[in-house]
Amino acid sequence: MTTDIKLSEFELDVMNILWQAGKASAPEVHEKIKLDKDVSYSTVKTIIDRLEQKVAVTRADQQGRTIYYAPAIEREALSPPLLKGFLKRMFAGDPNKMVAQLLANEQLNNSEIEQLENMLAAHKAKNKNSTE
Amino acid sequence: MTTDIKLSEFELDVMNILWQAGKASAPEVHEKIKLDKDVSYSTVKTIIDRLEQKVAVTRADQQGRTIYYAPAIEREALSPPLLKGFLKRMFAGDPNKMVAQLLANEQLNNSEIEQLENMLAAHKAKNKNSTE
DNA sequence: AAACCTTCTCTACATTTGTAGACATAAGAT
DNA sequence: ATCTTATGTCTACAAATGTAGAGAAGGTTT
Repeated sequence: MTTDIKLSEFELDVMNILWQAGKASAPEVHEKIKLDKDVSYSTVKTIIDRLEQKVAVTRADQQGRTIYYAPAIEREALSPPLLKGFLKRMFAGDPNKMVAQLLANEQLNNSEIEQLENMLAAHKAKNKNSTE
Repeated sequence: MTTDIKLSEFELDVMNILWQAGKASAPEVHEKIKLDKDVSYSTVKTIIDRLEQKVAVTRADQQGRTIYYAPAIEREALSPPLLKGFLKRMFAGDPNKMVAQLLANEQLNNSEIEQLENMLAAHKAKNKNSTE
């Protein structure tokens, strides 16, 4: 279920917009990217083209000659290997270190924390039922 | 307290070895890297040289003509911005999504989970005392 | 002292990534 | 029908990254 496609940071930025929007034209993507950094339309279009080559996006639709692109891979297919690599590289593979830093850096409000607590509880329950 | 140095994946792999070992010579690093992937000594040495240029490592010691390198930046100085970026790119900035995947992919035993629960509890206590 | 081995230094090169301009051309406006 | 504008296509290039060989030279062994 996981892919071994490798995307660059910029490519991921674009994927995020598509994951978020469902689909979007190059000019639309450009506009959203510009909110974060000042790059030309060409630049964004090039990235989209590369994503197309990597089969990470597809042409979903066309209106006039405007092409609408949609993600061809899901975030969930991409993130596990990346998360694993990141964890290994930045936190010596220790998930707790990572969560610690997450807590220290992102301020979560109590309801978010409680949500996490619920996840943990659920997980603990699951552990009990499996012979590990 | 955070740096804006940018390290590549390979560079991070080397940093990890140094963070772990405290200090190490290029041949030593090479040996450890080889456990994971088959690269030549030259390659590893080049990466170390680049890390030196980026002032991410320093020459800590020398025995004969063998140089011992030590990290010049701490993991903790490097990870916050990277974690933030990664979180944004892979999980739309939502820490809970990230933890969810962490739980789904890394199998944590109950004591690790309890450790996390403690962290959360501590954090909730802290939230109470701050006017957000 | 000579030969050998290990580690360093320097140089090189292919690939990936970020970046963008020039130009073509299909739609839309007058 | 013509002009204008928005998009797309193609080409290019600098910087970063992964990779490694050739050769120098300091230590070590005999």
